[in-house]
Formats: sequence, C-alpha cells, structure tokens
Amino acid sequence: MTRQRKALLEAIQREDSHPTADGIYRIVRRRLPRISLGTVYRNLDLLAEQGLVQKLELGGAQRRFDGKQGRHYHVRCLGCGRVDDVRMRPLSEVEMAARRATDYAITGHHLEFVGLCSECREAERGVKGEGEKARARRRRGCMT
Amino acid sequence: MTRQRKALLEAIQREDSHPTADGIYRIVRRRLPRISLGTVYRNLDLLAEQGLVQKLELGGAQRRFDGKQGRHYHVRCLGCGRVDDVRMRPLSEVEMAARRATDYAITGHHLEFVGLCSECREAERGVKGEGEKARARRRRGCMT
DNA sequence: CTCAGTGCAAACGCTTTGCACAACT
DNA sequence: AGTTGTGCAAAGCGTTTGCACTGAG
Repeated sequence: MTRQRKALLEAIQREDSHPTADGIYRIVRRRLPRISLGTVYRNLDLLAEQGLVQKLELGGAQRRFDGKQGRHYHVRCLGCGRVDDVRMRPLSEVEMAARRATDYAITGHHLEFVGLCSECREAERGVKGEGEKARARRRRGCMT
Repeated sequence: MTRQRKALLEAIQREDSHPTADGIYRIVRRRLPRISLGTVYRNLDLLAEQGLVQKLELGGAQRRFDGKQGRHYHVRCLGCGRVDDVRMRPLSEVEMAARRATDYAITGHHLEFVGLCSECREAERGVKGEGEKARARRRRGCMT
C-alpha cells in the first residue's frame, strides 16, 4: 500500500460523485502533485481487484469508479453526465429469469437508469420552444 | 437512402450477433469493397436516430449495434465477449421504483446480464486446476 | 448545377504499456 | 541487492471529423 495508492483510495472513498479516472487524478494531484495518470489507472485497477473500489460499467464514454462497497444501482443524467446512486433493493430475481431464458452461466447483471437530473430539467425548462429535436435525441438514450 | 446505407441496414438486420462497427464494416465490405469505416459510423448513427437499428450501451470496450426492433435485454459472455438476446419481459416497473428513489426524471434503463456462454463454460472445464485466479477475476465482472 | 453523402486520412479521447528511475525491505 | 511501484511518454484502440471528391437528382 504505497502513498499513492492510499491517497487514491481515500480520495475515492471521500468522493460520492462516482468520479472518472481523470477526476480522481485531478483531486489527488492536490496532495501528490507529481502523481501520473498511469499510476491512477494502475492503482484503480488494483483496488478494484481487491474489491476496495468498484469499477462501474455504465454507458457513456468514460469509465467511472465508486468507493462505496456493496451492490447498488446508478442513474446517469443524459444532460450533464453526472451519476448518482439509486437506493433500491438489488434485483437478484431477474438473474433467475435470465437463467431460464438463456443457456449462459449467468454471474451478474448491470442495471443503469438514465434520465435528467433536477438541474438539467430546470435548464431545459429555460430553452423551451427551441432545440426540441436535439433535446429529444439526447433524451432518447439507448435501449439495452 | 444511399447504396451504402442500404447495404449496412440489410447487413445488420440479417446479422443476429449484435456486431460492432468494425464487424459490420468487414461484412459490408464484401459487397462494397470501397466503403470506409467513417461511412459505417456515420450511417449507423443515422439509422439509430431513425430508430431502424439500436445502438447498444453495454459494458465492454466497443459499441455494438442491433438490427432488431423492440426493447429487449442482452447477456454478454465474460470469456469471449459475444452478446446474445435474453427473451424476458421488459421490466417497466423497475423505473417506477427508481423514480421513487431519486429526483431524476427517469426516461429509461439499461439492463445487461453477464456470464459465460456454453462454449466458454466448456473450455473452462478443460483448464480446471490451473489459472483459477485469472478465471475468477474474469468472471467477477463489475457491479453496477 | 447542386448538394447530401462518400472515401480517406488525420485527429481525438480515454486507457494501457514500455522503460528507466525511485522507494521500499 | 532485489523487488515492487512510479513518472513519463509513447503507443493503442475505437470513434469522430475535416476536406476534397462523387454521384444522384
């Protein structure tokens, strides 16, 4: 457990914004200005293997990390990209349903909600009347 | 509807392997050898906006596309990366639960199962006893 | 003639990796 | 000394984009 790894772990556990690697990099650099992005990625992978942080597999371009233990779901804003926790019961029974429907040995599932956070919803209200097409396109999201 | 776009649409609808952009590129190039990857990406985006194909947001590095209409879920093999359909009822009620748990305006959800396809399961049986750690790591997958 | 659409190549953003050096035991 | 991890820079990979050209209307 090096200085860098400890700082990364503490930063990510203190954060509840599900930061990206780059976000964590920017935070930790305040304490360790000479840390490199490569070190951030390497240690986040390591911490994920040890189960100390979670590597999230959500939609969107960048990978995000979560310092909270325990399985829980997330919601992602299609407007600004922020990710929040969704406090609801894990749906273990859906894996049963999926097992009946395929011949895979199913080991897990990812469930992510998409929508608009309250801030982006507010902002949309402001531009009512124009840009509806772009908004609809953004809002549509993808099916899974 | 250009020649290229038509060929892409037909290829993706004939395919039921949820191909990546590059996979579609390789298929269509048999018919249109001079088509470019840029054109593939541009047209897949276009077709997705028109709702003729679905842009999937699954875990894993590459984006995948689906020529089937209608919402359905997928399962991804952690061994080889292949993606198959899961024939089960869409869970509209989970969005209700999520709405109660957040202040987002929720517009959709992505649910993906992970596991091992029957082929990879068979292959694992062969290497029983060695590589257990790597296998476990691979099997673990990520929480969401 | 026009103009949306194409092919090509370069650019881009995020992530991974090779390598020499540094920090621990 | 030996091992493990770091910083840095370059490479990798999937995707997007700028631009000159093509081809259908």
